[in-house]
Amino acid sequence: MDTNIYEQYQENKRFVAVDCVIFGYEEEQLKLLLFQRAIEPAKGEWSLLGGWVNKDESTEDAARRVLYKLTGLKDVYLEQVHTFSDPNRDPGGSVITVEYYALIKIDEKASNLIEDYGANWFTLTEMPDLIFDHNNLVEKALEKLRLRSSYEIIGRKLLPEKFTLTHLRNLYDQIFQRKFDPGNFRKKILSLKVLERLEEKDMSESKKGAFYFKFKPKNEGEFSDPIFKRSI
Amino acid sequence: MDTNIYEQYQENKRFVAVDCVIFGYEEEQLKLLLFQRAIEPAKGEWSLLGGWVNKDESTEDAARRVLYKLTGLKDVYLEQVHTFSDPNRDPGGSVITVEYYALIKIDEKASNLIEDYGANWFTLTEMPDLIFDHNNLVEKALEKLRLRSSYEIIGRKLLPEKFTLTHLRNLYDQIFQRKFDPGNFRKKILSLKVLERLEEKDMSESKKGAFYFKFKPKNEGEFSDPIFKRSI
DNA sequence: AAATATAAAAGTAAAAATTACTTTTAAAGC
DNA sequence: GCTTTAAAAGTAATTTTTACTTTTATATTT
Repeated sequence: MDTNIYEQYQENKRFVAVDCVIFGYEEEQLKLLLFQRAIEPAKGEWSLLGGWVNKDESTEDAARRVLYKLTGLKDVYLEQVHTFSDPNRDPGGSVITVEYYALIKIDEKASNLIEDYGANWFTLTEMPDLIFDHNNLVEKALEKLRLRSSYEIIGRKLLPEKFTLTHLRNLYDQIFQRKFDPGNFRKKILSLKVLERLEEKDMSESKKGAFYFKFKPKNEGEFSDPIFKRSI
Repeated sequence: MDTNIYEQYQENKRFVAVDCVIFGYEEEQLKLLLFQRAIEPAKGEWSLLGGWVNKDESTEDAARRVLYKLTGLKDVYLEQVHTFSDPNRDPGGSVITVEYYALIKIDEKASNLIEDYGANWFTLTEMPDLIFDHNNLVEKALEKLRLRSSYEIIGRKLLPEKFTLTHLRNLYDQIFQRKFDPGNFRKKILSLKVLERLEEKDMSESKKGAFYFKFKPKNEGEFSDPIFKRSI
């Protein structure tokens, strides 16, 4: 049945898992979705969403499968972060894990399923301590997210259809954990010409109101220059 | 003997390999070391240096082990690039591979062993077609090398102890496959203050001669700002 | 209805970095 | 001493960044 001509190396086969750092944006806050681990060891403690990589399945497919099962979401934006393989990283046994981060819009119908699994959204500053090396994985995912955010406007995957420049700036404030200057941020973002201004205004945050923007369709204004020169 | 509490998931275990893109710099050329594959399938064809990740071994240790075996080099600079896991990427069977790139100084004693293994150094433009997805792996490694080279002066790992600014610029020309302006390159590099000028000159390339430089010891002038704003 | 308050949006000017060049320099070799 | 070479230094225009100030549109208060 199995046409694998490497079967002679059988005894070297390894456990391979995926772990997902799931970022979402809600109430002006960048959050990540954490789960209470379902199996021993460390059952019940907070961890990233993880799962085994099945036979004849790519790691990305595995990540999508677990994500779908736990959140019901398809077509999630995924980026591979790093592979961790220290034989002692998991006290339960030697497991190689391939890390991804996912960006999802929290307003989507994700929430129902999520709660069934004892999962919860946490801000970066309020998240609990995680099992194994998962704190490191979060740190690494954040680095990668920051890198990507400095080369393209990441909001497309995290913000709702229409948003104000203040929303977008606030997202960047969260990602980089610093305050961007409102005027300069606006100037920089608009100069990239990837946003389109709508006629509608958001009147909830100021008396003047702030215009809503939306992303132009992809490619129609793509760019690859760094957004913030010194941001990394 | 085995304390692995995941043994019940046994049937999911996977073949895991490492592949190394080995960069070296010789005769003003950025080169990479390719091997003629020793096992079926595709035996004898050109490929990256690869090997199985053994039981209870990290992927980085595996990469170092294979590198040492084939080149005799220890303390090689390694950076993880990406993990490839398409079940069909290797016609011999479903193998997950974790990719690293290595930077080595070709002048080191590496060469003797290398030849025994039917290996050869190739420039980027003259390299043969590689097996499986290895051409993609090379492309990915180059991207990562470029990214890193734009955040730190990469030459420390590739150039000899002492080198001229022309040598360094030439290395960057190779890495980015473009011509940097000599004057501007010099200005930029020197402004970073990571190099120390020696009194000795290299008289082989010009009548005036070019001062040799060496890297200052690490940390004493470290930086993390991009070297070239538009280089990525 | 006018005054006030607010954040959005626009504007400004200095500083820093980049870019595309030109000029000067040190030494080799005729 | 003259010529040649690439190294090294210099220059000036342009672009980008940074740290601000001013103006604007609208809801709320007086």
